[in-house]
Amino acid sequence: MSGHLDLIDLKIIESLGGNGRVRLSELAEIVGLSIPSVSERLDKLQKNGIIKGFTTEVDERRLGFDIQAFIRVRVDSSKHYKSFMEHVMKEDEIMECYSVTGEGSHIMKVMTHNTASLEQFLSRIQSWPGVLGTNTSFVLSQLKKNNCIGADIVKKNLQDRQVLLTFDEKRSRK
Amino acid sequence: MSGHLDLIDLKIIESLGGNGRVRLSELAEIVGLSIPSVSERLDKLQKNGIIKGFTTEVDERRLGFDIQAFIRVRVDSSKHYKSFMEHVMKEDEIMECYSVTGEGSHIMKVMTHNTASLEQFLSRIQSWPGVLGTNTSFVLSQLKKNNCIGADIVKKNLQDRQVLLTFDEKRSRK
DNA sequence: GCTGAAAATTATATGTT
DNA sequence: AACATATAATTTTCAGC
Repeated sequence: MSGHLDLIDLKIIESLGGNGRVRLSELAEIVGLSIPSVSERLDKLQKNGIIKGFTTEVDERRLGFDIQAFIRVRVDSSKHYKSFMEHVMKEDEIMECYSVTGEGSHIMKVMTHNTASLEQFLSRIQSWPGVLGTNTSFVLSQLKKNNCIGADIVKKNLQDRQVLLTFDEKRSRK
Repeated sequence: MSGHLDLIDLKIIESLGGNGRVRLSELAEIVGLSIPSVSERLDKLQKNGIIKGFTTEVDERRLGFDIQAFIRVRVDSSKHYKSFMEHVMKEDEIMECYSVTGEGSHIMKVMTHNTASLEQFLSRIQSWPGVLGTNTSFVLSQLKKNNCIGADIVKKNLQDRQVLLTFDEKRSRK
């Protein structure tokens, strides 16, 4: 069986993006449905993986992590992919890591305490097998951070394509 | 008046990072305090800005945004900073934007529908006053994404420095 | 700053259209 | 799919330590 997303689902997603802890009662108010209906839709959105989870935005600087940086890494990934991945997972200071095209094979967002701890981190990375080089850009300030794509742009995209987003549900026996 | 963060606060933050919708009752269980105590601590963490908010992780690809890219932009920011900022805010496809050191003055994370919409986006950016050039890296896959710094590493940092993180509270009259 | 217990609110389960 | 109702769970409030 398959379902499709409608504007109400997009509104639910958008509201939850703005405040992941909104109450069902408030969501119901926003989208104009009853609480059980909203609850059911939310369950489906989670079960189908469109909503992956809920999280909390923390001011990391207030926790003593003054330095944020984007680090491009060139990895000889054909041979050392697995060990690179393991190292990335183990390093708590690597908040995000992506495989990318362009200069360097990976880009990671790192948070660390000060320049000394960054220096230690960089020398650690450079000792990993397959790491050919790094290129660090310090984050000076954050101009924008959206948690979630807005309902409007999703809706616009859908209209442009004149399609409905569909998702798979667990198939139930006939 | 000022307060300081203790290990219980860090555990609360970490739990909320893993699941932004955990119940107070569950949090109370985790940290070993009563529900009202946890509720009070959570309020303070929010009021003091250490917790900036709650949000939802969405699988954007499922919403029709197949392409993710990091785009470095060189901006003549001394003259055109304000107008650049305004353009960045208006573009829904720019999910994040940072002022950085290194090649290019800014790095942004962009989500868009397909290569055609990316091409349109890039030509739009390049028409903004002060934009001297762009450099696009496609995201092939996400290896890691942490929502929140772990309590362990925060604690370790604190121990290394032998300090307590302090925060300001609203001053109450003597 | 923490707790227990009452009060208010919110979420879940069930049956109906 | 959505709803109303009933029931269960959770959160908030507040007095007391």
